Amino acid sequence: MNTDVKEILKQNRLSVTDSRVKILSLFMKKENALSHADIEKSTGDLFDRVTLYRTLQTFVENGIIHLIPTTDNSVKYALCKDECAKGHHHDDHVHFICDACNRTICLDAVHVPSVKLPKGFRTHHVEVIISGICESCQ
Amino acid sequence: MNTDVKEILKQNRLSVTDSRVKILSLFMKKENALSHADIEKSTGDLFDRVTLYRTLQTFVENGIIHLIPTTDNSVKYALCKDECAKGHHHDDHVHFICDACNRTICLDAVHVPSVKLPKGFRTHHVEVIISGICESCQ
DNA sequence: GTATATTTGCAACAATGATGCAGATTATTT
DNA sequence: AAATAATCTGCATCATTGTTGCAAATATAC
Repeated sequence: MNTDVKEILKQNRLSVTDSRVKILSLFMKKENALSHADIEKSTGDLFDRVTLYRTLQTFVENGIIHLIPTTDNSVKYALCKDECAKGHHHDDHVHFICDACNRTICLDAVHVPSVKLPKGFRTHHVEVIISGICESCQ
Repeated sequence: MNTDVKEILKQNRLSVTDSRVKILSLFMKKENALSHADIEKSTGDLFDRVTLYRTLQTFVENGIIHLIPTTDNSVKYALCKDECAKGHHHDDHVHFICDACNRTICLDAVHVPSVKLPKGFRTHHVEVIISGICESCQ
């Protein structure tokens, strides 16, 4: 399990350090998206706040995790599927935020629909965020 | 023009104050979404930072403006169309963020597509954010 | 194992957001 | 139109969140 994590880091030419292994493992374990605060809670004082910021930044830059926009001045991070890991990013799935448990879930099976824009607009990326009640909170 | 603004405030049973009129006018003038920082820049020292926070909060609560999620730890606010103003919220249109000029635009004409979720998920709200190049930046 | 490159932690700082409360402004009542 | 009641604003203060420079620690390359 930790070997997987280390492999991912190496594939991205990143030094294998305690903090990176720990943080990436966290994402592997939980299959829902995590906010900065979520991770900070889980890791406690294991490493500095700054390290977490920089680690997340590094992971995003390398396409290991991707950002999910929110309306509450926070950002959620989620693991990218294998296809992204190669550096090219296509997390074209829908994100679901549960109003009850507040989890953010990647619905990998649900692809984003294509949307026709008015003349003159060129689409680069489509992000779909659905809020509602998730399966476990019904 | 200012009368429109005052009418909206009255319709929502809000006191008509200088700051509210000014801020709401700003939204009427620009037809794209504004961040807290954008507004602060426009208004200068006209009123306190705190007043701006509280005003935006009040507007959101009353359905005068709505939130647009972003990936940069900020939130954008945009005017709601007439239908929302009554208190019931249905800003079911697509939001577009231009990678070039960085404007956030409400594409009122483009309705969000319906998305089928896996069993057990109940949809409450669908938010679609498309990034790319806007008409003026081609 | 040593040298080089990278990463971490600390300190300090900047920016952002929240709250209590007194004074000012707006709405309401007569 | 004046007095009262209700609401809003600004200030001070604080909490949280994010950033940067630099020396020490750790990881990689040789």
